Amino acid sequence: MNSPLKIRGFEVHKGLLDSQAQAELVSDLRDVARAAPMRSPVTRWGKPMSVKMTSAGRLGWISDRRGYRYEPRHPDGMEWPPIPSRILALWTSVTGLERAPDCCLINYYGEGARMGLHQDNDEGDFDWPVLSVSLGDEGLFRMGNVERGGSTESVWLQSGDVVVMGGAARLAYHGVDKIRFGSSRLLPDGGRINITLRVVEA
DNA sequence: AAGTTACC
DNA sequence: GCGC
Repeated sequence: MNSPLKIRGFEVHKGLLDSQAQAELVSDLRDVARAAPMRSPVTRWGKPMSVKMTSAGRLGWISDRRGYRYEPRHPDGMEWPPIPSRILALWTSVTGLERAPDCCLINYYGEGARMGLHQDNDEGDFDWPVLSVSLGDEGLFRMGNVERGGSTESVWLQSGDVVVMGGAARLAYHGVDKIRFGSSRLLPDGGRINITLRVVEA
């Protein structure tokens, strides 16, 4: 009866975005990726992650041999593109917050890509919720606890689903175990996109 | 380890 | 196939 998915502050809004809204977001994200190319960052141990990522907003999340952090520039040196207005509007409508997110992290999962269980803890203030949008292929999302270990629970996220992690769920471990490559027709070449919106600075 | 692999 |  202590299921992680029941953690206060964890919300899954199934099917929040219709197919037109999804297609519009994909178009916006293509513009971002054209200005700030997707990369597979390496971890502190030099291993590239299977996910490709880029960011929009004042700050982008990066990883390299120095660790994880937010930076105002893409590794290639350009500033991150602004967060597309439709994405900001989604943040506002779902969270109801006046404060805008600083970072829109865009993760692309190709065939076989995964994301290990982790906490979002590189931000300066954990009181703000994290909002996550799934686009394209279905992904098996796993939710753990605020401490490592313990029970976990999984849910298949589909294109158009929106997840909010706030309150007790804000620092809970979470990850993506696998995607069903080719399960959606939203992206012509397959794969899953996840958008993560975060307030980074206190 | 925001990692990978192995094993049930 | 999936949880760990």
